[in-house]
Amino acid sequence: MTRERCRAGGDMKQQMAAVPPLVPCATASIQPTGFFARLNFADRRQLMALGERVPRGANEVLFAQGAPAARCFSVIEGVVCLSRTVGDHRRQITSFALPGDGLEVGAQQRHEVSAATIGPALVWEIARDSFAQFVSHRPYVLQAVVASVAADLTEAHEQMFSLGRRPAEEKLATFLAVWSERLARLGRDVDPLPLPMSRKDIADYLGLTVETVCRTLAKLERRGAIEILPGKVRLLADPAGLLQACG
Amino acid sequence: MTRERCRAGGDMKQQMAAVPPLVPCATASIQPTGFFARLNFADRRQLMALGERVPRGANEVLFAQGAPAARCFSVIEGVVCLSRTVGDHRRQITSFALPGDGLEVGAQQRHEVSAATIGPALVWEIARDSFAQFVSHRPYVLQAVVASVAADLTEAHEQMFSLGRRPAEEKLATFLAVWSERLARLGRDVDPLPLPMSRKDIADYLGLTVETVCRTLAKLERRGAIEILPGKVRLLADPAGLLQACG
DNA sequence: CGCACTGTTGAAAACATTCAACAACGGTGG
DNA sequence: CCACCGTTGTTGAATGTTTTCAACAGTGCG
Repeated sequence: MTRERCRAGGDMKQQMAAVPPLVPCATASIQPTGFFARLNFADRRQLMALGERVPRGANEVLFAQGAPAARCFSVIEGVVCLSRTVGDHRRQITSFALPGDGLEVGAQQRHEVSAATIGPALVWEIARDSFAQFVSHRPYVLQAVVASVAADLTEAHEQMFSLGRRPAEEKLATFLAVWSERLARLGRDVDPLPLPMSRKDIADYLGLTVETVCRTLAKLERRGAIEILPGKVRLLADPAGLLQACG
Repeated sequence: MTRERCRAGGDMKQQMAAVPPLVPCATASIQPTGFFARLNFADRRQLMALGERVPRGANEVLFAQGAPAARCFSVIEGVVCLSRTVGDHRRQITSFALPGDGLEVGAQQRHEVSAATIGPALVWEIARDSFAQFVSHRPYVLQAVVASVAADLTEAHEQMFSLGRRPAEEKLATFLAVWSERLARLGRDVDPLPLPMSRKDIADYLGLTVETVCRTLAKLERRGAIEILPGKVRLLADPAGLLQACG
């Protein structure tokens, strides 16, 4: 619970490599997805000014499940992991948020998930009151909120399919393919593909155990579909072929 | 795909019993959840008048995954099943919509899920253009849309946890407990608890096979936690006890 | 009455987890 | 600087759960 320790330092370096330059907000328009990408330039600038950019260390908790949703967030740099925990030992990661993604922009009373950084990150934060006031003057921004939350919902539905209807091998393959596509859309180098999250994180995202994740990755490697590197993976088949390679 | 056949007639009778009187819209305020419950009386009346009430038979498709989202919907009576299908044989049901629940009120371009009735239903439908126009005059209604989609997202997150982190027995127990609570909130008689959906539907909702659903229900019955009736289930332990009964 | 379907149960097989051990790695403290 | 230590990652073997394949009962319908 209070375990906010850093992962091994080596990982941090890997993550810094995986998340190289701090991209200024103005270039955020590269990404077609994410809450901020849905705002026009002027609104984005003004809204950005109302909040603050907070540098965060590795494994820092941004907010906890059940806590009052007093602020909302957007990732500027790094990766934020959203998860839902029950009984302290079962965790389901609902998504990995990347730069441009808004966190809890549609939240009502309380946070329904927890958020924690994976490696160092830069996060934009704003008081919910300020956010609400900004939006109240610009009704059309609410459209962006709707679109953003609707996109989150679609992503959740896709993940529900993976969780319920895919065998481990296919879960991993889809995960790698989707992750690669998301990073590529942000203009990142995906060859090799950085995997800043731990095996446990991947397991908790896919509804598997750490061991199964390891074994399945090894199996994909033996099959020649991927190459496992420390903190990274090289996809040897294109995303489509990767999925095909396992049924 | 074109299989839109009715389920066995006996089930239909059961469903009519499970979904007894056509509740007029004015009484929809009983439910604290759902899109329509978030509107005030006047707005609800006016909006309702802009769409139409369409009676639907059993297993009718309201809209299909991938189709343009030309209309949005709300369930007035009956149960609508939202699902996501891949390759024609793997289906993941994302949710069972009950009276008051809005369908695709936050949709953008295309439907990301399919919707089909379970048993006879009464559905309110409106062209997306009309809906958008109505909302554009009443910015605060967009808040209701945000709240509604955010609630769907929370529900999806809960379901993701069930799919990824619960064994079959617990999946069934949670499902029964939640379903019972939802029906109770609508003022329905939940003793015995109507189960209008087929075993296959339950399986596709929980990420299991039909056989596992049967076996697990039988196991819960042997344990004295439930009593299985045709088309219904009697919960012998309260929801809390039911969950506790399986770990 | 037969047919098609849903629901149920059994047995075998496949899959993922659990338990266990160990390697690799970086950080810390001597 | 190096050895120790905790963590993460990896692999093996046994276990347990779920699926698959199969058979059969019940039901409504033509």
